[in-house]
Amino acid sequence: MAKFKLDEVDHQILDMLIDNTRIPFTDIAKKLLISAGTVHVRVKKMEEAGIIKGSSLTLDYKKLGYSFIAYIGVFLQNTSQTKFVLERIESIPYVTVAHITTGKFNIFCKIRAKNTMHAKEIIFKIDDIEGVYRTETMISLEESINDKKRLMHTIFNEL
Amino acid sequence: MAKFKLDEVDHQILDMLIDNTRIPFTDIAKKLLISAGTVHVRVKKMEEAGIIKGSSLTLDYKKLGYSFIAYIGVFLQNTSQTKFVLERIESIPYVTVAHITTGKFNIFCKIRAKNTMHAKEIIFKIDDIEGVYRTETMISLEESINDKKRLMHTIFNEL
DNA sequence: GGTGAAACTTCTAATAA
DNA sequence: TTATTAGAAGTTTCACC
Repeated sequence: MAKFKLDEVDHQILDMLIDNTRIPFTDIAKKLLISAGTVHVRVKKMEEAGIIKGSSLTLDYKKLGYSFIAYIGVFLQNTSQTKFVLERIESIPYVTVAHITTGKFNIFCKIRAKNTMHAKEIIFKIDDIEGVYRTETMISLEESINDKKRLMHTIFNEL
Repeated sequence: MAKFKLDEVDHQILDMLIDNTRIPFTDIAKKLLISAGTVHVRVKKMEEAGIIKGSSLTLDYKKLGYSFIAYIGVFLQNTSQTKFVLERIESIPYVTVAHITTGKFNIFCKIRAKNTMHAKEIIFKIDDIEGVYRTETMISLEESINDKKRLMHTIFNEL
């Protein structure tokens, strides 16, 4: 995948949008001493180039009753079943990410559940998929999410 | 953490905002046959209640030259060092999430890197942290992220 | 590329129901 | 709680640098 050229102004715009997507373009323009029209054009270009894939709300899942996070490593009977099993795992709504991995596991996924009981159900569902040999669960006792901004700054300082 | 009461209108609003945070409130209002003022009030309430924690851009990290994802399981010499090591791991900008976990590993994290070489550097950095006994790496060959919308719908259907 | 202004759209808070 | 309203604010386009 090719890199896309972003200049300092683009960086600054992304920097302001990344943790508040609804910040007015006029505010961005004021801070960067450019016109709102320019901000608009820049954002549009980054969207068209696919750098900005979209925007999303950050919800508090704990407040919605979902405070349980676990990672499940999946061992397959046979690697030829990878695609098949992956599709079935993806179809479970409580699975937030799934990966095909090298190393110990064939497939690796993250789940978000209400509680231990609920997690058990989800894990059993994965265990029951045809081709799954066994699974290994790691329960998250504490999650710390790194600011996207920091990675972004690091990336920009390298480009 | 307590659950927060959301009614059907709140659900619909979140549903429209979750994959496009910049959709005009007037559009939401039209679709839900309510006024834009009501949308405004509802969103504000959900923000105040902390259900909506914020909004963020979804960037294409591949296009920014970061196409390597791996999970690192960390074994500690002693669990009393957990906090100390976790803090050091979090301070690495390429670490996107870190967890304290039950099961095989003491700490578990996800990294985003440019390539294999770069990942090696990051892993060595983790290995070098005082208190880390050894690490185990799982390289992601393919990542599939589940739509937030689907989990949200599932949650709402239960409430 | 960028700007500034015009035309249009949306936001937001106060008021009323 | 919700709707209406109206002025303030933001977005988007475009002729011109």
